[in-house]
Amino acid sequence: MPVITLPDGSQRVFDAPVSVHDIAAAIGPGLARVALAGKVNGRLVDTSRTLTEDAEVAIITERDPEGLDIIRHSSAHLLAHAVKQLHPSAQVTIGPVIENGFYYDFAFERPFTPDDLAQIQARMEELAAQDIPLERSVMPRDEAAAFFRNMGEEYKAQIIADIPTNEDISLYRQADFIDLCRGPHVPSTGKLKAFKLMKVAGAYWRGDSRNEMLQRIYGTAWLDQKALKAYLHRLEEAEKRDHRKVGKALDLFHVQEEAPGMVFWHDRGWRIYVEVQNYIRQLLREHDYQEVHTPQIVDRVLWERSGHWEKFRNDMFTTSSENRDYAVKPMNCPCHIQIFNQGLRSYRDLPLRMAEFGSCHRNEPSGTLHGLMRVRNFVQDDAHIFCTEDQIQSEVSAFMELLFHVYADFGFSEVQLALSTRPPQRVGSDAVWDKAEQALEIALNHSGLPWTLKPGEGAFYGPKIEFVLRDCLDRLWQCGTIQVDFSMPGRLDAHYIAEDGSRRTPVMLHRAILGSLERFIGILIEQYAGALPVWLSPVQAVVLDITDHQAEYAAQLEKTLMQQGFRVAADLRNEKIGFKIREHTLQRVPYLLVVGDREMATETVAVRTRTGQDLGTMKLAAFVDLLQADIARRGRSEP
RNA sequence: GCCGGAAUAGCUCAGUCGGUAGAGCAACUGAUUCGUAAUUAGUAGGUCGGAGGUUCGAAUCCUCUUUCCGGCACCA
Repeated sequence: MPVITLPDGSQRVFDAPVSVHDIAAAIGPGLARVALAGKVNGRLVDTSRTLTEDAEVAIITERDPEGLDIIRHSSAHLLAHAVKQLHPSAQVTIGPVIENGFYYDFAFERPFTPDDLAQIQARMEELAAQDIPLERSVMPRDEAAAFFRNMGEEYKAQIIADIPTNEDISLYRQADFIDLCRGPHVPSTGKLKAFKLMKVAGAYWRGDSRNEMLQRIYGTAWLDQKALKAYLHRLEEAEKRDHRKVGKALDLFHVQEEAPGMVFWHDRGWRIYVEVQNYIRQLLREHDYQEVHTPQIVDRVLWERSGHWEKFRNDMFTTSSENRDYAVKPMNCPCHIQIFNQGLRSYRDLPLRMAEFGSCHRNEPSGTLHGLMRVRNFVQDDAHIFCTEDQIQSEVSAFMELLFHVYADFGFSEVQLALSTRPPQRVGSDAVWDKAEQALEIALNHSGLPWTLKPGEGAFYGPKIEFVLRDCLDRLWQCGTIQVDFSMPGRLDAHYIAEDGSRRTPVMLHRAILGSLERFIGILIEQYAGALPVWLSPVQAVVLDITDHQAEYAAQLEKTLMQQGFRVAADLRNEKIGFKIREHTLQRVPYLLVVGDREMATETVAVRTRTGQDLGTMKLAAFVDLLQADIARRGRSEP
């Protein structure tokens, strides 16, 4: 006699075991029709699940966030079903839900082609139209392993071996297709109404590059065709923001075959770069950082002592001269320690904050290069803080405060934070790790923002916080970071004299706010779709004359503004004003100053924005005020 | 690095079955002096990423290679 408590607190009593579907039907036939799954005492189950005891039950429909995930999960099964029908020799492996969709990994003797994808999509649509019921069953693990092995599904047998022994092995069957799965799933394939296969890609079995490569088919799935179309449209729009496209259109930078992963910055792009760099440079001065500059190539022995040679030898560019081997520096820290080591340091010198915009080279694997986001030559807003263990906490907090100030100035509010803690293999005592991890955690909590824990993901030399931004296609890129390092100062003989006169090794904090300037600018370009805030715009205003008659006046305006430190240009070409406006608007110039005979006569400018807004006619001084206010606001919507 | 795809004029792209390489925009020359997102006429522009091969003949087919794109692994 199960008593079922519904989310609104009401109770229903059944005189026999009931299924989730029955409960939905008892509430209303409409609900039974749209039920995708049930939530029983907080656990998601199929609508076919029979309840024999009292329980709290919620019916999951497409209105619930879990509903869409279930649809996506079942879509992955539908994909596998279609693939197995069309290509019986393909082996199925795993098919999870991901953001916006799902994928399924197959082992197959030949690559899937775009044509295959179209066929598979068509078969999936047929199978969905047949509204095939999904049936769950439970099997003892040995029997299940043998069952899949008999079907030639070696991967499934391996997965079963990894399922904890106290868990049931559940199978889902839809017509002639049976898959191992925890579930839950939609009651029948007819619930899958809007899905599209997106792309094929290679993926290693179990995510390990030592294993064989499988073929992964990605798909997206939504509640209805409208949502699917909206998603595809969103993707198209996002592609237009791609920094590689925008960078070419706005003449910011290029890369070419002779220097893979290294950027040729053009005048317009370099203006952004310099502005960003100078902004950080000024801020670091205000926050009591030194700025230094160290050599580009350094003798291999230094990298051997720092430990980089052993671990990253293949990822470093090398050169040699006069019987000496050098490495092009992949990071600045060993050089900073060399500066720290000049002369005798006192505890009174700590914390000592040393910054450098050092150009670093890393021979990143060829497959990883990606526009400005992943390059082989980059500059970070890098700094190292030499401090005592007791100073870690306050330094990390101060750093995070500075970081959020900077991100706000650039207009970023959506930042993902993660704390990576001690890995199994590490240096330093547990007590010191405790202190460092705690310091980072306190600073994170102090920020008031959500963060995730990545246990065991820290570097061997210390824990770290990562600050991650998204690109226009929702890919994640680490920008800022702060890492505690207990190892390198000791390896490179850094010391200071403590209050009691003893020699001590300082702790080093590696930290960057923007991370690679290249990457950060790439993300900026996408964030603003090329229409950068005025303080970063390569060209902040263009003066346009309507006819040659105002050319001299226009050139004078350009000169005056330039002398006041603004980035301006004059367009005196013999073209119609509409043509010039179009060109500079497409170039995302924030302000267009149109001057004709009227403006020349009254010594004014007619101001138009890149969004097409007409700000009217004003004296140059008034425009300068407006421009200055805009620049001062940086990327913030409020001053 | 691994799996798959791509590379044609400065840019964006078309090019059928292997049969003399095309468009729009940009550039250049001229006309036009114009009031808020494209004035107009003409001219020029290419060893089809590179190397080899098949063929009477290759942008097109094959092999190798470089780079880029999408994933995967990696990211001090």
